[in-house]
Amino acid sequence: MTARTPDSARDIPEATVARLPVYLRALTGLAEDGTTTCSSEELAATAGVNSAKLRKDLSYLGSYGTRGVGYDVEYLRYQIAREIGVTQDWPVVIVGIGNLGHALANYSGFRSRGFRVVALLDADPSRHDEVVAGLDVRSFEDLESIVAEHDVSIGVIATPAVAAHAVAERMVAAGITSILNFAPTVLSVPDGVDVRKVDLSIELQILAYHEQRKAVSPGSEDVS
Amino acid sequence: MTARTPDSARDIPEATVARLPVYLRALTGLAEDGTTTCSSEELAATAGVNSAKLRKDLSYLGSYGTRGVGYDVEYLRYQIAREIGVTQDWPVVIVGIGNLGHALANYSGFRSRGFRVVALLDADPSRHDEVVAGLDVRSFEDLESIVAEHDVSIGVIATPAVAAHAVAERMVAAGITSILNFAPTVLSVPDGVDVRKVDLSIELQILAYHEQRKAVSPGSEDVS
DNA sequence: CTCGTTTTGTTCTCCCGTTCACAAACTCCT
DNA sequence: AGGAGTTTGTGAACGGGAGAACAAAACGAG
Repeated sequence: MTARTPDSARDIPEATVARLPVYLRALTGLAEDGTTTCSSEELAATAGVNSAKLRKDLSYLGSYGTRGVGYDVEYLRYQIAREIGVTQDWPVVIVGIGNLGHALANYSGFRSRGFRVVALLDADPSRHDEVVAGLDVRSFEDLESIVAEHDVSIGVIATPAVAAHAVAERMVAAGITSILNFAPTVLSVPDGVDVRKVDLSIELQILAYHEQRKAVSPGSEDVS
Repeated sequence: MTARTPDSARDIPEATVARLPVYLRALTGLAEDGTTTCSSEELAATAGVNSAKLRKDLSYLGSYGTRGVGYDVEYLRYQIAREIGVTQDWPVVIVGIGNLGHALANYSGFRSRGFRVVALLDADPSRHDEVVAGLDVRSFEDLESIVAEHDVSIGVIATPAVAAHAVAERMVAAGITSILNFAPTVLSVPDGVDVRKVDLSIELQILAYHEQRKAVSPGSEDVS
């Protein structure tokens, strides 16, 4: 079943992919502190995971450590960055410049990690004279030309829920193949398009569930 | 091993807990459309999951459906809301009123789902004269008194990374037992305190990884 | 050169979650 | 009343990830 792509077919488990950015950040922190070498134990502690899990995760990328010594911080950092793809620059479009869109446009963590916001779009004409984070807010009608011009493949949806699906469809039609969706809606997209969803109120509801259980049966919390 | 809490010990799997809010939202949507009854197939399609998984998830709560008929939308909605705990009101404190804090304070999805923002705190005195979403931005020094006054158990951290850990420790000391962390930092907290992390740039990096793989070997995307 | 120490990379086992498949149960029609 | 058609709830197989444990490899001391 896995014999479609014979070489370079390192199919890294999804759970590992989700942790690689965490390791990347931990390594950046170590590098800034002047650390040049670290053991899996140290790095795992910094990243907040088990050291065995960390070593297994890294082993999917290759053998970048030295037994008896550890990992070279800068070297490993580059290898992970290359594997994720953040050594190159990813142009990003943000649609929906409300409160959340503002925050995302101004978020410095994107730029510093290889993501460049190339355009801010909003369907509301009254927002089009605004300048946010040094960029003009432009009409949603400009989506296609912007995507074509900057070769954008990643789009961020920060619109109200009702608008999200129409925005997603038009993004896909324009050639975008990865969507980060902040609207509380289920998006159905064609195969080949990836969607990740961030839902703020769902996170709070999960916390509320556990909080409620703490109140009912205190002490049965730290079992797992 | 499971015989610690004899009754009411419905230990709902974590994966199921994370989906219950999704079902809740789907049911609310159906109810607004005037639907009074739905099958697991319909609800699953609305929520974007497999129908067998939906039925198994719901079975952890009890038998709230009718064979041959389906589920009563309003009844099931109430049961899930009660299980999660969103039938009651949860007071919430937000610390760090920058761009993201603004967006969170104004987010209407919290209020409509049983969460009430009772205070906005920031360490920067120059922000203390601001009014955001109808609330005064107050000093972080007021944390303890606010938590005590409103019986707050949920805190949201929207500060820069460097401040996050100190904020978390003080929250825990003040009596908060659930934290939603937007800062890109690993928080270590005592047992009994739940932390959920939302990291915007990590989500984008995961998308970038898949995007990069699409470019290298197109077609090996829709395997899984 | 050899031996002991350290740390990685990997194997093995266990557990959680997903999915299939089917029996139980309910409704509707004749 | 009885049978056909639906839909839930659940038992069982399956796959993937987490963690423990260990062998392989590198370094340093004597």
